[in-house]
Amino acid sequence: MTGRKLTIADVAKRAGVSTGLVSFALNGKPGVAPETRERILAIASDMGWQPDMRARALSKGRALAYGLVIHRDPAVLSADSFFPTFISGVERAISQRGHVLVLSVVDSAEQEIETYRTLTETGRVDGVFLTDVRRNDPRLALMESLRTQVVVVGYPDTDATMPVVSVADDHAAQELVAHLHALNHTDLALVMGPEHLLHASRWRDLILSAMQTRGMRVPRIVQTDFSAESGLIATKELLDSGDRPTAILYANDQMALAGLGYARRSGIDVPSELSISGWGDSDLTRYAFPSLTTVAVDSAEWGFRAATALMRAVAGAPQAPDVARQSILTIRESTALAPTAGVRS
Amino acid sequence: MTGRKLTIADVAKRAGVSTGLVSFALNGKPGVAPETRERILAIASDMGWQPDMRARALSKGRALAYGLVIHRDPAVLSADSFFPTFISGVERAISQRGHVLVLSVVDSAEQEIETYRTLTETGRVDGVFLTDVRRNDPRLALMESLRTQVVVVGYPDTDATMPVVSVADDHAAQELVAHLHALNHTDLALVMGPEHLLHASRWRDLILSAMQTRGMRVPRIVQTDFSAESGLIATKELLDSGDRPTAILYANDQMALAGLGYARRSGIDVPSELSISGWGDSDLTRYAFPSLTTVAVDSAEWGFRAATALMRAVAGAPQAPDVARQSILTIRESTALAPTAGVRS
DNA sequence: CTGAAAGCGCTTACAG
DNA sequence: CTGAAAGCGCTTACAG
Repeated sequence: MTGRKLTIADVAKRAGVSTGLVSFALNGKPGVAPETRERILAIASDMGWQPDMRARALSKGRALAYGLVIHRDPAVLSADSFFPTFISGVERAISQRGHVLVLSVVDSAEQEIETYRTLTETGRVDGVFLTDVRRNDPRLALMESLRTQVVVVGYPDTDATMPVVSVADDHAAQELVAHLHALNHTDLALVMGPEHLLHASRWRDLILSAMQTRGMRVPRIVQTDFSAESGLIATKELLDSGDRPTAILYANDQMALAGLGYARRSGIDVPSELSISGWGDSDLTRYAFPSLTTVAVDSAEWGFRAATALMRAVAGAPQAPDVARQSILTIRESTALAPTAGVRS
Repeated sequence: MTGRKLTIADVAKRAGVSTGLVSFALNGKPGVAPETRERILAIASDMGWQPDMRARALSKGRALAYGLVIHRDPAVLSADSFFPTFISGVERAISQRGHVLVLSVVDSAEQEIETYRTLTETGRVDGVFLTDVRRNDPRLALMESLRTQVVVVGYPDTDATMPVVSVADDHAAQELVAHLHALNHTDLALVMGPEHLLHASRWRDLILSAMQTRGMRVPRIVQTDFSAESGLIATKELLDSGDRPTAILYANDQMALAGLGYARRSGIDVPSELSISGWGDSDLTRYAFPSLTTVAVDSAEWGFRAATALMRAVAGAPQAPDVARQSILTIRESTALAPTAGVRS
């Protein structure tokens, strides 16, 4: 409407003060007479002035933005429930400070590294989220050398000096195993994510140790890439074998959903002949038939905490590792009493 | 490693030229001797110089970034397959120019407006994507007054002066209806999205007109908010009524999946007693049992084209409306011959 | 073809 | 408590 964009100089002129003073008033810096500050603020808002974040970013040497790079195949991403939920939590944390999320989707590890590098070296972001941390993750060293702030989302394998925000999942793993144990399941199978992802191997280890505690037989374990397709393949392998497990624990919901589909297709009744559990935050688990027993992860809160930690780190505050709310076992229809040995075979 | 960040001045000094010339060389502007340009480029890359995008943004008066604001409940978003796929397409288009996507997730219409406004008024983005366009959408007027570039993703109801990128879905609607018609379905029900969303009512209209063409009986129509939960409720309403339809067409995959779950739970066999179809891009439709007949929308390509149009608009190029690839009917197991009237009821 | 300088809109020491 | 000025790292007319 008005023509050109309003600047701090316009506000200053109208208030009869210097631009520096306007800046001080706007940013709540000390050394501005209270009534002068009020007046400046009133004028600025009256004129509808908004800061130019490009200018602010340049003079502060800060982007006031954070980067998230997602390394996923588009098809797999379409069924992924973690990132959308995680992002909504991130958003809630950063938007209240007027900061912003820069999102990038890449489909190769090289591009991923390149994107992290570019985003930080060109000053696009002040810090990044590191998800899907791998064994000896090259990104950790990269970020260190780039001197960028990062928050590790999950469980890194090194005593990283960087802030770490994880989610408490040990309790849920115990509960899930206890649940199946109480239902007389002795022959479990685990469908885990790729071994090189730390949260994938951690998941397996949590389940294994919970089983060991109860003296349960060592389960069969199949590795996947977390996609529904690979979950299907793993399920085939397990169910088409001569002696199939009585329960399959999947490391995420989309694989569990695919597995459920295959079981039913094979004429195996869930849960009377086979129990199935998922893990994650997908809304769809509740609408499947049978509805899926799963472990509900509060990814939104995780995102909120991760973003908060990252902002603190950028501000130079020391960071103690933070842990998001305990994931909770949600028992639904897909798990039930194990079929008795006689009936099977 | 090296200490402070390299600037264009460092490159200029090393090359023995002015910073202006370095800038010209870097940006491929005319008026730099070819060999000087080569030398400057070599030195810059040799030193590992990267542009500071904050500075570039300020001096160009461009953010070199685009905004996408998603208005969704986090739980619903967890099962949404459109945005992740769409975003991957957007990314592919903008990243090759070093541009970036600013993503925002909000959960109210007021916040949505506020976010669009802030993003553009503070110079965070050069343009925005407008998805989920509504009847008399207030965002259209807002963007107009803000003088921001926008690309409308879908079908606006006004002869907007802004670029529009839609997806060709008419053919698929015809095919879907023809498919069911050929299977002797005469009693259809539509589970559509919220009426005030233009693509939701457009979807209904496409289906209706395809049915009309074939002289089919007017279907029952239930409105939802596109969530799996609302899809479930709609399904209950349809299936628990005395006289249920022989086929239900859902406006998106997540509702279809929820509907499929409910049908099976009610002991209704799909597809022998009830046919079901989805619409969208969810990978999960292929792993359900029965697998879902759906219309595959290439959201990634749609995102690519939308981003391309937006960048062109920002660059000042005139825009003809663009249309993404035809969506295609994917026939799977959930649709089959209609039960004969005698067998039913 | 090249240089010197102003400018983008903020922030932040430095004086007073 | 307030002002005048330099600076952030680029880009871009303007001269020559």
